[in-house]
Amino acid sequence: MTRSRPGPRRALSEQQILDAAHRLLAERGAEGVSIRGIAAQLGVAPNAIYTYFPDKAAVLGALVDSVLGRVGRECFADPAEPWRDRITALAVALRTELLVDAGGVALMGGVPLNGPNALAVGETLLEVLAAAGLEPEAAARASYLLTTYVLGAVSLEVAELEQPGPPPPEGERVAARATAFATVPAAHYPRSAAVAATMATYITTEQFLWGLDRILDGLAQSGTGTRTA
Amino acid sequence: MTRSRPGPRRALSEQQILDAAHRLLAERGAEGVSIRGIAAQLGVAPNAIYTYFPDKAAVLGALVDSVLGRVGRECFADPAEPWRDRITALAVALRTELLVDAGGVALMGGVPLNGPNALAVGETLLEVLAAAGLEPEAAARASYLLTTYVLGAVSLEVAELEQPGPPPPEGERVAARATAFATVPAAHYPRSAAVAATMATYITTEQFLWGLDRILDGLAQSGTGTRTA
DNA sequence: ACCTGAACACCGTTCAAGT
DNA sequence: ACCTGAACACCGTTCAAGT
Repeated sequence: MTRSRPGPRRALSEQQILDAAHRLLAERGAEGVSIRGIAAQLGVAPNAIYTYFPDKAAVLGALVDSVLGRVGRECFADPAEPWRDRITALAVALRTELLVDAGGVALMGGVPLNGPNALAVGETLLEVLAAAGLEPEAAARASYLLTTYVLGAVSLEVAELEQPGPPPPEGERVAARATAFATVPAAHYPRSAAVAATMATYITTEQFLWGLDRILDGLAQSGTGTRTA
Repeated sequence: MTRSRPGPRRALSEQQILDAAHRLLAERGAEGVSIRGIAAQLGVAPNAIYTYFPDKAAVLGALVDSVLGRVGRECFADPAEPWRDRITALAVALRTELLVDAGGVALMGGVPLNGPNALAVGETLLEVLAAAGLEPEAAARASYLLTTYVLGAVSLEVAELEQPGPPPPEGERVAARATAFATVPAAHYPRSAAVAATMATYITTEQFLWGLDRILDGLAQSGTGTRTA
């Protein structure tokens, strides 16, 4: 990284800054994303970043939105597929992408989801729900409910991880959780302790899909959401 | 705050430290909770805190658990009430308590929910779900699903707030959200823009209860969860 | 307009003391 | 055992310059 000479022409771009931020997120976790760290990666003085973003919150907001942008949108575009399958595919894709950099969700807690990619995901959700036959108000509510579920599920999963970077394979995470719950005092929390064996499936894709199916059942039951399949 | 003389006897307690942390959380938000700030409030050198907690993460973990401990447990203890009402009351109480200090949820993202109060809440959930007639595995999954929902819902609500401290009245939050969505470009996101009017109810208690009802519908439909009422 | 060095007011944490 | 002052390696952000 050769430090560029000072000059009036742009040495950086917003995308370079976001790429550097993403690299820090992947390598050091959410707390490792710093203005000074980004500047160091780009071979630039820390305050140079403020030419492109007003403050750190703006950088984090753009970073969160760029993570959401990694979700491909082709696989949900086929209206011939049953609506439950389309929503499930979208939810799984979102969860997968948010789990890749484990710290990404932690950033979402402090930043409103206003960016173009967040809006695009919401728009896709509304399209599928409308195609499923939901009235506009029910579709809006259902979209918010599904967003809530994905965000909460990933947040809970990430809270269990200790290391930044890509999470370990599902098998290891299940084993770690099982041993953690083995220490729950059965005298005080009998049901939680008894659940320790079953609990192994909690942080898996299977549990995510189980919960999603309950929600979709509830949506299909409540409204006119059973037009397809 | 008179600075106490150095000495071998305990000048502090874990509870005092948590109280000071809670005060900082309420006044300055999640980012305002610092070891140095806590020490300053207690009239003590910053490193004195490390006699009581190994590091900042431990303080935050205990703080999160103490917030969960504020949820009273009497109102869910009556098995004569229908199980849906009991779960709804518990979920509403959790949401209310987590919304009081808006920054509290942001902390939950980085801390595993292992504390005694977190376990007590989980235990209560499992009891009610068992009373509702769910098999142990279904009860465990449903408990995790409900926890996910509450956490995700509060996280999304808090992300919209800008100020730390107690959130403004629901009416103001609805209005703020409505004006924010009025700027969504309808050309690119037609459905999101069209939803702007309906959207007013999103961050309200009503939307929270709507989503919870869908989930409870799904749970009742899937298993044997319709024993009562 | 864009970048620089320097500075300000903060952090978490460690370490060698003092009692 | 518990607290202290001092220090280390960091932060985000601002400001007066330089080109």
